[in-house]
Amino acid sequence: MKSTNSKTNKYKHAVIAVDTVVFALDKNSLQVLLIQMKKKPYTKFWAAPGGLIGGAESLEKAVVRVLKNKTGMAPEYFEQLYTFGDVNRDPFGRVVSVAYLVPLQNLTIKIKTSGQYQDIKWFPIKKLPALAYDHRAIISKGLERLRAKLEYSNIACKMIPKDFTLTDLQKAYEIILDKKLDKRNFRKKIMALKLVKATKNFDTSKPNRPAQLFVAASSQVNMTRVLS
Amino acid sequence: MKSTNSKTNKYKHAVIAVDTVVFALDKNSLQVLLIQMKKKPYTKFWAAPGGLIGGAESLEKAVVRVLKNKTGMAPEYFEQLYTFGDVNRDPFGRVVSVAYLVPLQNLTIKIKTSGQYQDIKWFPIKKLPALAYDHRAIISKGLERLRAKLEYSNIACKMIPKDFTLTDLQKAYEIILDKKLDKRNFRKKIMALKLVKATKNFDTSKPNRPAQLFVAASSQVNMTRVLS
DNA sequence: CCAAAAGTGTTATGACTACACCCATGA
DNA sequence: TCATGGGTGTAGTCATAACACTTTTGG
Repeated sequence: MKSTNSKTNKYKHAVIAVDTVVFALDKNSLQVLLIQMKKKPYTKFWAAPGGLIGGAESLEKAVVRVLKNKTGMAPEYFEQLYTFGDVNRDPFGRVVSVAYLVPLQNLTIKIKTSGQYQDIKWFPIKKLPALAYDHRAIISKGLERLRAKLEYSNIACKMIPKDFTLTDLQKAYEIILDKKLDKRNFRKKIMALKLVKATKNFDTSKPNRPAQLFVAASSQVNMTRVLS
Repeated sequence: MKSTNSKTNKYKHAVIAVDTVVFALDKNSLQVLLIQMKKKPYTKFWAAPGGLIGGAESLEKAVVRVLKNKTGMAPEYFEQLYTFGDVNRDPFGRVVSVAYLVPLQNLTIKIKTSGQYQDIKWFPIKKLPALAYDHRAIISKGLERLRAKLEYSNIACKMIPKDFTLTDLQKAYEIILDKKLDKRNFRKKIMALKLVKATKNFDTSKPNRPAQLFVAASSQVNMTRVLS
């Protein structure tokens, strides 16, 4: 979302917005948070949550504010993705948008429908609706980044409960990467990278052998990659 | 460099700039292009070349324009690095700056000293002068990206002559990474990644066995990395 | 004792490291 | 023929991929 007020003059000053690619995991799919627009020419089109930055507001603060407004929640982690600055990306005026990747831990956020929007909803990444602006490219960039960071960071831990079984973690990887992984190799790799650490607790909620619970090794989404 | 005109009001509208981290290779060192500022409080401080974007100008166009103005040359390749948006990063006003990484092929560019600046000069990355704004962080991010991309792209080919010997290429890697590499392993890796292709020509300019000349396998700085 | 998911080890293959000598040329 | 840099192969180590059975629990 950009240029929320239509007073923005085309080509006078470029204004700055943030857009958020908010991901969360469903049982079987990766979901993206989208809002439905009211204004022409994007009536009924969907867009990533976003908004113009305030004059005394950092980009990060703007991301927090936008997410608070739209979802009522403060994300634990987010990172900058890319900046989109094509001249005609927004028909309402010249808007440069800094996109952020926001992995969320659950889908049960309280969603606020403001006057500006028709609706706000989760969509499976594989079945996106018609998207406004260049938001398909933005979401695509978000997915690419998220997938890449699975390989060498604990970013997936931001999308599942704080303590989790290795099977939970593997499922998260499988859903995001959209492919099956080998259980033994997955565990070896996760352990070798030291992305998680074991707790003394077990998940006894299921009628089978209890699984050991793990937590992220660091609260940071750390780069385990070594540039040798 | 941001907010070149001092009429920018603090906290009224954020304005958008691009800054360029321009790298080139000297015989033995990696060099960064910097301009010396005149305005307080950064008198005599140095900064990465940059400028505000025009209202009808894309970010990429702005990069090209800035480089043309400052160096007289159009870079063959550049890529977006990161966007810096802290509220107080620029004492002249609220400026959000999109930083770009620009690898250049040689140091012999024609340099224009405009009225706004004291001087424009190459500095070895290891001996940077006092830098204005948050430009130390920007340059540091540029170096990090450049080094990372050596591992899986042909970005180094943008910093040496179009055809080059494998020894030339290895030297570029060694200077940028600031470490010695093994000749045989280097060649094996470059060949395995198919970053370059052989020509039929040899460098006969030296009084020893002629070295075969290579060119970049692609004019794109392609990601050879496979996300398996 | 059965169903269900947890947990675990080995082998083969490909990548990376370390390392030393012969080759082709011009002077 | 000498000085200079060009060019090449092998052995050891480590990461990755493929693959199946035993364990623990609740019902």
